[in-house]
Amino acid sequence: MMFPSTAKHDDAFTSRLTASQQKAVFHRDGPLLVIAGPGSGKTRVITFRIAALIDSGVPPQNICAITFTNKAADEMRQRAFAFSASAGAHISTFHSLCVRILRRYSEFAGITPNFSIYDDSDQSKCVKQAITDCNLNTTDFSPARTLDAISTLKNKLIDAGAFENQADDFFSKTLSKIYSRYQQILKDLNAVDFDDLLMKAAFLLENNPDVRSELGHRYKYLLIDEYQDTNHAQYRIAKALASAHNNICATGDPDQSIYRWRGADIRNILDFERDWPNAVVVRLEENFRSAPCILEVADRLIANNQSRKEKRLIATRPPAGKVVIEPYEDEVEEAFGVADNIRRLVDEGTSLSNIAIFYRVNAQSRAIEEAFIRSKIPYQIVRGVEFYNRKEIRDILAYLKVIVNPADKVALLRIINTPTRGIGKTTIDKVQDYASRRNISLYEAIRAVSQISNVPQSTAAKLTAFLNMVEGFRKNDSGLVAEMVERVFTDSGLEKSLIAEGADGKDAAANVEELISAAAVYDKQTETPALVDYLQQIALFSDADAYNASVERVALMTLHSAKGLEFDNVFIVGVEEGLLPHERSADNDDETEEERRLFFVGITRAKVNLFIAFAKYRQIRGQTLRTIPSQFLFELGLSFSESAERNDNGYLKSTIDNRQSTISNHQSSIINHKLSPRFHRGDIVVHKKFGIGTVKDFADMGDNSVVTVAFNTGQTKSLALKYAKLTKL
DNA sequence: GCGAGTTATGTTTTT
DNA sequence: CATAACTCGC
Repeated sequence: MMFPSTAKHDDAFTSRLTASQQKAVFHRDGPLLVIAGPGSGKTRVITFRIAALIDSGVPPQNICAITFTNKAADEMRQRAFAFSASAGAHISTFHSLCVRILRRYSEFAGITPNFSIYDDSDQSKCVKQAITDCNLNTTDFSPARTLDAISTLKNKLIDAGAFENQADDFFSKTLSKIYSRYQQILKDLNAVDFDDLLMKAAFLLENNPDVRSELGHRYKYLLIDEYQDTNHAQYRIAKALASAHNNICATGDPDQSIYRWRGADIRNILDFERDWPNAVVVRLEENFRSAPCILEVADRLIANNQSRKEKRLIATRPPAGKVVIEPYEDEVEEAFGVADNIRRLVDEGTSLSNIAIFYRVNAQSRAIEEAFIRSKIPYQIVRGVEFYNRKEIRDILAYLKVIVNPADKVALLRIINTPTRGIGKTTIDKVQDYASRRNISLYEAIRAVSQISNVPQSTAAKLTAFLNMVEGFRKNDSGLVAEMVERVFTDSGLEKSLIAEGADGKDAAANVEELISAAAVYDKQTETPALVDYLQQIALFSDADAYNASVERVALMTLHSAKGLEFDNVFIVGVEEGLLPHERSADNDDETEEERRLFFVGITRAKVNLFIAFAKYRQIRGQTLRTIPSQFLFELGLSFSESAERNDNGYLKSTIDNRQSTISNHQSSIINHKLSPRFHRGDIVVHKKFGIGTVKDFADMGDNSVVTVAFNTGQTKSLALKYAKLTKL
């Protein structure tokens, strides 16, 4: 079979497949694992594989591909469709697939199909309630930490009942009580949290052989991208789905695992061959994305991770571009430095859409934004969920949630007096009290307000008017979301109250208009649009989904959101101790290694030029603090420390006017090639900084040789030979 | 019941 | 520092 070369697609997709890629693409039945470094075409292999399966006669609806983000799913869908009639193939994230399964087989999961999906703030309200219900206070049991603990349990598929059985100490027993209560609250509200989606789907599949077999036959081929970041629940779901046929194909890179904190279990990919006997393993080691100098620093950095199988990144692109480390005085200087570099790139003819800025924490975007506004550089902040977190948007969505799922008390409490309609705390308390005594939902209690003795007639009338309004919305639901949002906006009085607010309200109203437009797009693109489906879809939106590659703007995003993307020019800012690696991972080697992988992911997004920046001082929580350059900078094998020292001595002036001199000093950190000597195990060596040590290992890679030395100080370091300044004793 | 003003509190990454 | 939560006077 041949893929059309005449197609009008981007080069990456029309260029030839390598022998290894072909092996993966045309593999027919049975388990397949594609272990591949960054820029090696993993996602491309999955996309082509979908096309190849269809070409060989597999009906599209028998294919299920799982991606990491909705955005990635959209792209894969489009590309697969360009090469084959793939319409009907299921391509989505794990979470979306679970929503689909839970909606279809809801009765097996103990919920109704109109369930609400709760985000952190909704979850937080429920867990606070659970803590209070257990006669505990939220100072002893912090809601955030409790939720974290519950989330970890759910990701391991330990439900409240199972945890109760294994809880043996005081803390676990208390946590177990909160966990049970929390689940009961969610059940009463017909709501699930993100982790429930996975846990409930996993249990549903495992406990119902009929459902499992039905879905196994529906999805005869299962393909999973970014497998290194799957958690235990996702692993069990995959296992259950593929158990009927073993046609599971996973692609991933252990070096790019960056979601351990969210329950991702790297063992899933490491143990794939054990879990799936006879698995065919294909390794893709060639990198088609980045210039050799970028791969060199990436390779050297990741070599510092101890718990890692060595993997090569073989450059295929011709030498080009550069890697630069730039020291700055503070975050403002850093931001203007980035802006200056961008201006220079633009002068050279670079398109703004080929430039991205990555940072560790979202708060770092502010300084960059301010500099870009002042420098008139168009940018987009890739933060998809932010829009949906705006007060006015959450208000509208709460109305929609109540319309779809009246049991959703969190949403109901949000809108019952928004905009204000004279239903205050005392009234709500009375109705809630009645509801809990009768064991009915708050919504039902409002319906029965005339029965509640201590609610005055005038207040009861207000409640009834509110109820009638919501009922009116429910009766007039055509399924078209835009229509409903518009009706809710006007009829609820939200529009009126926003207009009354003045300028701020005007902005808010404009946001609602934007929501209406987005909903109209959904209505248009969806075969059978429905409010339930819309709400469940937008609940699963991620930051990365907001990235728009087609606009002429510089992209600003976190390192986590950068996963799966690539840009000609990449800036990584704030590479300092405490930020990258983040302080929260300081005393834990595993977490430090994950931070290193995160940096690795960022670096390997760059195709041509990579700019790494750090600041000497940084404002953190209002205080200006002296920083220390990240340990990772030393591991890149660039002679940046020299320029940093010079920086320390005040050699580099920190005003924008002097940026020219700053840049020329950076020349010293641009990689240049020279021959390096060879070392052997046992050689005694001297290092300028670490002193005397013994060579433990020598990876002979010519120019890129890496030598591992156990220094007498007790630390063992892997050093890039050509920069390490090692001398044999 | 409402909203302005004050006080506490919490700070990573995200499906 | 920034926002959420809370208090208190109207």
